[in-house]
Amino acid sequence: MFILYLNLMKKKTTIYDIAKEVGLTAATVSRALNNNPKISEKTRKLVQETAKKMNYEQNTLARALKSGKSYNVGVIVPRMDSNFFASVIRGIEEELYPKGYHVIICQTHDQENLETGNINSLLNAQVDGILMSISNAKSKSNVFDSIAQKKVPLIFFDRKKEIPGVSSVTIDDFNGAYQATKHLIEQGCKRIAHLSNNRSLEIFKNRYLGYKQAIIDHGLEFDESLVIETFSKVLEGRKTVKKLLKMKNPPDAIFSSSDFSALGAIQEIKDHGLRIPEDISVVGFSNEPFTKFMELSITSVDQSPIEMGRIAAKVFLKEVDSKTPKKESEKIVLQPELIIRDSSLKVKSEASA
Amino acid sequence: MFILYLNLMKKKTTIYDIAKEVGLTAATVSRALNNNPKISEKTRKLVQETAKKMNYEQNTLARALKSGKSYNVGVIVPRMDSNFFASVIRGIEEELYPKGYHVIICQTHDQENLETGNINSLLNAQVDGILMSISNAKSKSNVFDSIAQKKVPLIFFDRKKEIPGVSSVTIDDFNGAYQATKHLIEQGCKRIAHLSNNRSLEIFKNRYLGYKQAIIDHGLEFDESLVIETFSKVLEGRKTVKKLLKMKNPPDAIFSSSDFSALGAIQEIKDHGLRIPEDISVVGFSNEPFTKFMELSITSVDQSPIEMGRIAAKVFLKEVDSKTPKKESEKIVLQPELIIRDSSLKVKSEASA
DNA sequence: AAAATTAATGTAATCGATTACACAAGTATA
DNA sequence: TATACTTGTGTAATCGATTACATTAATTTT
Repeated sequence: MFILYLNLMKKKTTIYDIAKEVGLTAATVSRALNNNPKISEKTRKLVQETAKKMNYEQNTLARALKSGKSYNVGVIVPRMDSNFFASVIRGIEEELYPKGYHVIICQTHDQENLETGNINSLLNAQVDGILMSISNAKSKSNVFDSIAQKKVPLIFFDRKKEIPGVSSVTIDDFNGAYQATKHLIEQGCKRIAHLSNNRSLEIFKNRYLGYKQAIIDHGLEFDESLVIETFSKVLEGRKTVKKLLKMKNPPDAIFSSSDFSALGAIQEIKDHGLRIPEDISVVGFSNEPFTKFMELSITSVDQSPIEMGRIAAKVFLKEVDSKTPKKESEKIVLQPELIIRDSSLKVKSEASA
Repeated sequence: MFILYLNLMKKKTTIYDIAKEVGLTAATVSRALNNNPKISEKTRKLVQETAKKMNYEQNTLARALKSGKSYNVGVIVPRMDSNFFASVIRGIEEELYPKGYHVIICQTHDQENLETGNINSLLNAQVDGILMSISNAKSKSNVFDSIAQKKVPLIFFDRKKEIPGVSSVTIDDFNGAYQATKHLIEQGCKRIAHLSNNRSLEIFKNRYLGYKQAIIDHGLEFDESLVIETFSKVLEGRKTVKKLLKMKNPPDAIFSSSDFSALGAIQEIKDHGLRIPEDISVVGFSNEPFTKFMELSITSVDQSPIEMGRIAAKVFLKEVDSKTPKKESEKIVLQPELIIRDSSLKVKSEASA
């Protein structure tokens, strides 16, 4: 009986409990806790100290219901076990946690139905904003309409889609690819293949275009048959390179739009008894940690993911706090950095001379 | 003016709007939507169809406030850019999404203050449960007391701490380590070193104990100087192995409690011009994808992380739905599987004969 | 046909915090 | 001293959904 009583007593303290304790009303307590300037210093102190004594904690659900804000933000990524996305998320967290937001992470595994489902359930969970990297640019856009309708800020990072009024934070994929390809050309490569990917996504289209432009700008012949669309998976990279090596006139370099397929490429090349980088040079994209730790380290393009996440979060904060519904969308483009490693370095850099 | 009006009209439809539309009360609408048996078939249909027509969506915050459930579950991991934790989370999601729960993921980066902070903010966000892998077993347990006080189900996975009444899902680390060590012995290794880790965590203590027992059971000399505590990082593995190789009587095998330090070990061994597995065999732990994809693939212990996540989620569901406050805690232990690869396979298996 | 059930819906309180508006007491101004 | 501000609190509605407890109408039982 006594235990039961104690049990019931464990209910969370509310502002009403505090009000009763200090002999004021809940309204005053609420104002005191929120540092409303209309409250006298004496009352504020009394209330805040009593609140602490009584282990008061604000019921965020009630606040959310009243204010219409949940302080939850949805983040949607294709997958989170790649260092790139994990790092973007870390950047977002670093920026948002100090402001009292929580982050709900969803993975689409590149499936459109999961993407749509995630968006809907995030909206339903009353998130205050959605930061996402889309999986498929061809997906029906009515989900995006419903985000807009609810006036939930939407920010794209890395993989975006052109939607009027929606901000984005991306890297200059064209330039990253251009640099990578130029580097291969400078190493003496003449027939550079490109492992592309779903080009309905801007990132892959731009990597393709940057690659192509570098080839053309340096007077090499652009051969469309050296461009193959594949997936960002080790085994897919292997399969694709197997095909390339069967050509009568095989490539002497591979620029992959993904580190994972670059790794597969390297495995396949070695299996064919060819040397890297002497016979075939390889460059990947994303600077995943393994590229550095391989026995044969892989040249790759760094995308500064943590910074990308932080900036995306900052854009969200700006949009969510702005009272003006007529927001201008921001398009922020970061510059990538080519990290040169074993898999492509044939010529000693002039710097070492 | 008209646009402003349309804008205001965009407010979400509530059960009151539906009630007005069909000429009933909100209570009836609520019941009809929840398939309460007291509602007539005709009304139920009418209400549900009207709801659909009006694009009604339940306000989860209101439901949460009333019911005391947020349908959010917190998941705390040291980091999520390891395949192991990412996969556990995927398993949790697979089990929880269909039940209408959302998952809030927090990372501790192995810092105690972040761990405590995450727990507090999850509790404050009214999560219905916390699934976690602890970072530091020595951390003050008052945070755990506050979880218990709030009657929020807590389930440990992988890295647990002994707390009365708290369930856990782990793997048999002792056995995993025993199998790995036994395998090395069967390959002819005599001086097996162990890259250990913070042994205040049960997982690392048990891997150490399994290793030790296998050594003893097979009549080898147990040499404490071959056990070195390090961190689950590539560079830490390198550093540690550098020390081991300087010994007057260096090891002929390394059993690492982590794939990452195993990778560092391999790099360091190769840098010393030694052959793997001929001179030194290496076995890791966790079966991270890279262990399979390395040029020299790495033998490792698989922990079936997706299953671990699914089971942890199921335990949570059972606890959260149980009305009985006197819950028995469950301790579920999964069996690991040794995956033998290049880094330790000197002797051709008899099966191939 | 009166009494007792059953079925379907309505009334109103509730979850906890916020806030527009009202009001009283104190201070400043004319 | 009467009038006009301040300052600090209280009152009560609100956010949207749920649910114990009426209440009414329809059906069954005796």
